[in-house]
Amino acid sequence: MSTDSRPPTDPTTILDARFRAAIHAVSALDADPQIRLSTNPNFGDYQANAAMSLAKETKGNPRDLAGALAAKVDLAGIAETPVIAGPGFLNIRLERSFISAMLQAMDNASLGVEPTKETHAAVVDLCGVNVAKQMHVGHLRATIIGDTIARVFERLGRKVWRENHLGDWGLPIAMTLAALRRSRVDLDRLSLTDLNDAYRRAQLEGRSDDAGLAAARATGVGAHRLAELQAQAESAGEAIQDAKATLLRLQGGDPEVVAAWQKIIDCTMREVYASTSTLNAKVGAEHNRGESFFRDRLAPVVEAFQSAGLAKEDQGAIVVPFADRERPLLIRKSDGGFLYATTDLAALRFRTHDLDGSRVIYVVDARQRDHFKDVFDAAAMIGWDRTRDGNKSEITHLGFGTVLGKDKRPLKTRSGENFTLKDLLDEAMERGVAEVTRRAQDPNAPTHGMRHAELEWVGRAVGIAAIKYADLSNDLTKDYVFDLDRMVAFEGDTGPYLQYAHARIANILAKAMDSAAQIASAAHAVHEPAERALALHLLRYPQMVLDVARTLETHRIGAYLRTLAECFNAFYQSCPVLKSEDASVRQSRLRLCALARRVLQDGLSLYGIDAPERM
RNA sequence: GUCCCGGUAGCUCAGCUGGAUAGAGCAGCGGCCUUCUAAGCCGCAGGUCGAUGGUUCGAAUCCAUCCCGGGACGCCA
Repeated sequence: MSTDSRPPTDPTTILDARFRAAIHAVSALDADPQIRLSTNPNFGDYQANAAMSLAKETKGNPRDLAGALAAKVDLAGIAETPVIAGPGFLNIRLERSFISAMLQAMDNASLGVEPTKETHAAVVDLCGVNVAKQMHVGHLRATIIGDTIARVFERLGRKVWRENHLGDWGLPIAMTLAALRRSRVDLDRLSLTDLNDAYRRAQLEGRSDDAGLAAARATGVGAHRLAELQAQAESAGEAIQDAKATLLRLQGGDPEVVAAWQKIIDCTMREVYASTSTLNAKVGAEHNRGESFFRDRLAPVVEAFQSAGLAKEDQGAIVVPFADRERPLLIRKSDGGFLYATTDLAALRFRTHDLDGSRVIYVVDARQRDHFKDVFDAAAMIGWDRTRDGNKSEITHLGFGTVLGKDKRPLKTRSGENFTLKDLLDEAMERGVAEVTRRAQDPNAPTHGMRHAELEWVGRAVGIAAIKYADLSNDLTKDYVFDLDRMVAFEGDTGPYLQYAHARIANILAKAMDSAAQIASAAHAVHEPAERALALHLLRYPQMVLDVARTLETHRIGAYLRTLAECFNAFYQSCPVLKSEDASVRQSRLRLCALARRVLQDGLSLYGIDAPERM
């Protein structure tokens, strides 16, 4: 894959090339030199680990081989002669001039991140809200993880489609519509809470308890209870009939029903956009492509599978069987209706073919793993896993874990409801504003005397950063414990810690009073260990972005930024900038600060986290 | 029953896809603000990496078998 072109400003790239050449010269093999960061700064900056595995292949002595490589490798102007250690490690210490040169090369508009050559699009399925339902913590993940993945691809210069696959079609929506029409509420004055209640009422009404009825008969409960259950089943039947009739009118384009349908979508989406805007996630109306969009593409999906001989009838339904597993994929019900698998197949073909996506990513709850495996395999069988020009697409279900409460159970309110996303965000922002306001009381605080509106903006940014960082900086596939108290402690490994480091840098740069041009004209130089550590870490930024694009592991961004903030804070502690005695030291440190600030801000922007100048 | 995903410090989590003495953050203990923001920095303490075998120079990482927890399994999405 071409995504693995290495950043020219990363020392690893140069070391890899030089050692590869040395290996070839010594053994005539083209092998991975296994350049890694040093595990211990006392050993050096990098290490080459290839000698051991290479010696195994050639049945040679690893230390002898390491010695031969050290003698052969050309590191003039790059690093000192590598030192052999242990069973055959080669420890590498870069020359200061080389680090400065790499910094200089990286310190450009793109921060060393080179635009990708891939011209096909990346498609990210994110957010995934259902019409008439409030967003809850699960949507938090689907939204911000998807947004971050999209931002990473955009950062690499790729065409990105954010696809909000709304649940806006089918019987559940019709049931809600029917229930609302029966209760004659004014759809123009509908709040999302009303709508959500109607949705749940409709679900309850529609739940025909046939199983319960049968069980009741079998166990011989009293006549009264039996009659009650029967009545419930009958009214459920009526509600279903009403819903089915409404669905028919909706599908038939009945203007009145369609207008009502549009209104409940608008009502739902108003709050969705409010939340995505609060979250600083780029999800808007232009990204909507819901189930209704694919309604005319469902029958052709089934037909395509049938005519390709990939589908068969089973108990009246149409299924796609797989060679390697028992469970088939159901694509048409015995009553002729379609299922979400049918819609997903239509959407997948749309994404690879119509949107020309060579990378299609579904940011959806991990519990749907089996479902997506089936859909992806079925799509591959019929050849829908290809772009318009026939390129094979990489299709991934990025399944995220469940958000848990402190009791390690899925996060619920005391009454057993899902937490609404809005409440969660409101509370986080409230805590952020309270904290920022409290600190601004201190006359020595940089935020002292700041305008109220600005203080609020900073506080909200802090609260949102806390939530987003806590989510995105963990391994996505695992469940995680949502503990607001810990998140808004704003100490240690948190979003605000990163913002704080950024504000400190911004403060130095503001107090320096040097123009950007003045700073940019200074020479990069690294002398102190803290400067060196910071510089080396900055050079890793472009590779980190590539790694995230490849693995979709958003927590790499968080880990990188946390280390960056740590490096900077250590530098801040031991290396005075404005108070340094030497003018050229002041200038080079100022330049290092400016670069660190831009990388930190750029990295935070991949998470969609704002970086205030003061806090 | 079949399949999938987890198990690392008291708690919450990393561990760069096989490398050197397993790392952070909270919580605990001890230092550092007349000096660029203490939302910070420095240090101490804390571990049979679920268990047992195996693969090899080398395993938290790969393989096998168990134990524990969670999840998914045809006409909902």
